[in-house]
Amino acid sequence: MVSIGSLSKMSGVKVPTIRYYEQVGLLPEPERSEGNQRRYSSQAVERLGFIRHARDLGFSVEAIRELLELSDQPDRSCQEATRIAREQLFAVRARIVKLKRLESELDRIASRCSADKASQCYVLKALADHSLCEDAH
Amino acid sequence: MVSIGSLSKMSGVKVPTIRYYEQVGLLPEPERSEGNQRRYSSQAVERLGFIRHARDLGFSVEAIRELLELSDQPDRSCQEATRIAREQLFAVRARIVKLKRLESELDRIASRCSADKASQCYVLKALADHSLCEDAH
DNA sequence: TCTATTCTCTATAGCGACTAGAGGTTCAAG
DNA sequence: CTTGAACCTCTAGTCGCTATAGAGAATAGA
Repeated sequence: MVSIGSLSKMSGVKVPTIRYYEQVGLLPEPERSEGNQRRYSSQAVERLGFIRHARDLGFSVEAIRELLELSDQPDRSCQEATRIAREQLFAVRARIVKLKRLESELDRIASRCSADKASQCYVLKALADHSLCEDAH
Repeated sequence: MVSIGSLSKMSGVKVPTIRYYEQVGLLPEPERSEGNQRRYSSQAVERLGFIRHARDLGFSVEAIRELLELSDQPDRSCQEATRIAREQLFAVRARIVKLKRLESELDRIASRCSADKASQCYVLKALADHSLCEDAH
């Protein structure tokens, strides 16, 4: 049984974040020491590892809740899990597409300014005048 | 002089958002009608266009504040503006890199699961076991 | 002119996923 | 037994809006 601080070090998740995960129901309420401090079992360590990994992959807390529920019920179909993962994949792809458009526009704007003064600055002009924009978002 | 609703339609920025921009100091306090309603000049229309465009490009409100300050002082050097734009460019690139790593990892995880039951699901296994992860984040 | 509808006003609360702080208590090492 | 680090709860703040409520103002049609 480990303290919240040890769990934090083991998992790389900050102490207040662990308490937050408990609060929103991703982690069950742990046992307590006599002095009311949290004491975690190795199961809790694993569960937090799962959460951390999923967060790293960009899953929302809501999605993680579903995934955890599934992994708590080993007999259920895993189609749900695959669906959630695929949805996340598509969301990530969509964000990449959007960011790439931003990137090229920003690159164009930032690299094209050769003025000294703000009054001639291409960056500022481009922001002020939407028609200087390459593609319509 | 136009109302907040007209300004909203012209700019594509929602009415509460316009009031929010005023509240956080991106837009100056406009004149008021006799009945205390906001009335905007064409300058304000332009300024909101600038803000909208910058937000579309992902600049933070704080960055926009700086950019607006610069464009209010035409004699100042535009290096600042270029620096802000470049920072934003680099931030966008960093996010793209990170998302691409996520994408390939998610793709790998989601496409590799051929199990029926949650207990054998590769998605859930991969989330539970960090060592199944391709690259270390 | 009256009324109905639409617009606008302020103020407040909520979102997601934490993070920071205050003020007090417990634990473990020396 | 003392000390100080780690822990506790609770509240409020972050960002960039968005939503809601209840009230007053403006405008179009009859």
